[in-house]
Amino acid sequence: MNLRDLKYLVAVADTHHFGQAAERCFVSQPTLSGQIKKLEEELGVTLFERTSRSVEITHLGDAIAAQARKVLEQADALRQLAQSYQDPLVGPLRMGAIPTLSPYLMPLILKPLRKQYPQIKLVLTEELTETLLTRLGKHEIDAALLATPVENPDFDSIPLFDEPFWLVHPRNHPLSEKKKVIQSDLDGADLLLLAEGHCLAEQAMEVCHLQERNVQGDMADLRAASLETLLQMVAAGFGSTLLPALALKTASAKDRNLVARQLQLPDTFRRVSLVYRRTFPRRQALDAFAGVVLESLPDTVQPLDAIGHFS
Amino acid sequence: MNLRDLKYLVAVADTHHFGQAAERCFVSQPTLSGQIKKLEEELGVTLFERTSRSVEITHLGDAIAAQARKVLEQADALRQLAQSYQDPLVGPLRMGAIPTLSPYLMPLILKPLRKQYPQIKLVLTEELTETLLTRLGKHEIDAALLATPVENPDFDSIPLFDEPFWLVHPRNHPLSEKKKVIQSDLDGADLLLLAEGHCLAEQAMEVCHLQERNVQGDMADLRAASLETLLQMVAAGFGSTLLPALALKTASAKDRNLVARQLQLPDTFRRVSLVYRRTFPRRQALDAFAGVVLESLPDTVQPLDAIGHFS
DNA sequence: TATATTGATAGGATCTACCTATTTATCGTG
DNA sequence: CACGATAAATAGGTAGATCCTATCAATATA
Repeated sequence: MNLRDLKYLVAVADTHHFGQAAERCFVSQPTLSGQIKKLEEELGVTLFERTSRSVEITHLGDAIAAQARKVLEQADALRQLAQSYQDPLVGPLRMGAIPTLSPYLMPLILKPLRKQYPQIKLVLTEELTETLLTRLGKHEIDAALLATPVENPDFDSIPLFDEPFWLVHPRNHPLSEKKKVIQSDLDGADLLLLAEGHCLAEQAMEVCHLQERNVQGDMADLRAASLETLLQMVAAGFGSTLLPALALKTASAKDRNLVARQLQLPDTFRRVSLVYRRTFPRRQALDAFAGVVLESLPDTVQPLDAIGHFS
Repeated sequence: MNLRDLKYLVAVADTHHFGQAAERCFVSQPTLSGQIKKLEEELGVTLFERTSRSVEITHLGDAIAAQARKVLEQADALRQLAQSYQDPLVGPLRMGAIPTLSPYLMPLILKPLRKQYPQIKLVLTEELTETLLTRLGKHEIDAALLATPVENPDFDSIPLFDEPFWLVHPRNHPLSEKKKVIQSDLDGADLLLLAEGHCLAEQAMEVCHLQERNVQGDMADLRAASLETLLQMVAAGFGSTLLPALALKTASAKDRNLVARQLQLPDTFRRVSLVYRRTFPRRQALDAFAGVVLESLPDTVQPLDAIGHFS
């Protein structure tokens, strides 16, 4: 049995005429006659009563033609489904982002994205880097916004921008008086960190030349679950912290007791990129997304030239 | 697109493994890979994300596989529909019968038919010969029980039995005294007839050597719509009538004022046969039906040897 | 009786699905 | 790190399916 055969069957059932049915199916009459005959043999039933002059469908043939229409309808629905997704931009794009980025980046891009690519439907999740990578590998998400380099050879990434770190401390903090902060000011400073698993925590330690052991004891208990918590701790005078640039605007506006300054030291930024499986077939959707991100960034971050990714 | 391709698609979607899917479809792995690839090209979408080591279905592929299952389900339903009707006996048999036969024959055969061929579902209609032949030609019914020979070359018939005519008159009628009725007793007798269109009316006129003009006037007004009415008219003393054998039993039991006797004259019977389109594909069902009729007849009628019809 | 219409049949060309054999890439394992 | 095992893709060739044109047989119509 064959979808084509069913089309032939329905055509004859509709027209009661092999010649016209053949014309409707863009085949010759003998071809159609032959296929109908084969179909009858395969099903083991007689679908039409033929005289040399006319065709009449049998009671059973009528029932089977009705069923054939259902099959063809479902097949058409399948084709339409495929059709509607032929544009790689169409359809859900399941995007993950780390918690230190998502709340500050997403508000910037959602509107421009919807305006430029209304057909892209973002499905957002917010998780730690490791979880995102696992889920990416399991095809549970299509791409992830991360601030760490990709190791897995199954993955590739589109670099988006470099996001500087800012130093945030209370207004009455010792560093408040200094015009410029240098590396030695940071070494072993009273830095408050995010909970383990946040890449930002590790990057902050790196910038400040901290070792894991330095944050044992009191400091360990103080590690925060979110940037918001962290800032409240800073404002309460428990110490200082590093904040990525995009998170800053919200932060300083919130609490006037905070002082924030961009660190002008080497490697005091993180590189944000869009990570995806090499095999992901809708690369254009990712390129579109990346393009919108680049166009929507404030000048507190350095967009990276993404040429070569828009082929 | 092709039902086979959809089977392949579902198999890969189920197994996530081209080799196993191929095995399940009884084809080689390259064959299946090739067909899937063709399907993807035809639909213009990517259904699977392949690495050289594994296969994962895309979001869209999942949706399309689900739709493909629907198509295959409907196709299976079609096959099952055909399967269940492969036995020509199965399914409705739309049978027409003339009014002077149907009420007397059907009660005799319905039970034996159901016992011997429970799979045959009779759909009965009762109409005049001409109407039945028209409907037979329009495929509205599958066969007709008639008492007249077939003229239409599109039709053929299975002779079933010869049904003698009986003469019925009131007990006090002149003919009541005669031991045996001869032809001259009938010529121009006070015969009551069925309404026009009933073959029995014409046959009665023939037997009794009546011409149409003889039944003008009073007699014409008295033509009855049914055998039951006719008998009541006879019982009421309006005249005599001819009754087919099968109708007799019911009739004489009903009214003791009636005298009935079989006519032993030439051509005083009608031949009942099962008429059908030559092209009707379920001949076996008709043969089965005819067989049951022959086995269920009372000995007041002469069954006809139907040998040659049970090939 | 001649002509047109309709479906079936015959014969041959083309296309397609299929197979086996091989290649490429990757994952474990000794 | 080399080796075999595994999985999918590719190449090349074959058998069968599908399609076409041409024709036939039957029948309705003029």
